[in-house]
Amino acid sequence: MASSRYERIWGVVRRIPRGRVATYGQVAVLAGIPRGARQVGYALHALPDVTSVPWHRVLNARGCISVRAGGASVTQLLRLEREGVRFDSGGRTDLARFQWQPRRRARSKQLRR
DNA sequence: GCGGTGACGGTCG
DNA sequence: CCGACCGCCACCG
Repeated sequence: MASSRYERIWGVVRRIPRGRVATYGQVAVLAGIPRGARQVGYALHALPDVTSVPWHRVLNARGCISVRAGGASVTQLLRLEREGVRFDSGGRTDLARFQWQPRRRARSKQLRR
């Protein structure tokens, strides 16, 4: 019970830098759960209202906000725009430009790349 | 323990 | 480019 999937997922989301976004699938892979995009959505849904996890930086593979609950999506959009992430008229963002590209985890004392 | 469900994703028409 | 379908996998009743 060291760390549930939720803990790992939240841990990954917490690493997303300000002004950048990540996709559900990307977060899933980084959390060690390939094909677990849906579970990422579940994990974020389970977050409390007040949290230090920047859940708003997670978008779907198309680069748009996929939230069903009306209100929350607006909050997410506002927060991202405030961080400098721009959306087009279709509510999509340019992933090539804003997607977070994490560096491979350095294995302490081992050169990365 | 089973079946339905869903902040998703890739494929097909 | 867009909508429909199916596949995945953990949570909930």
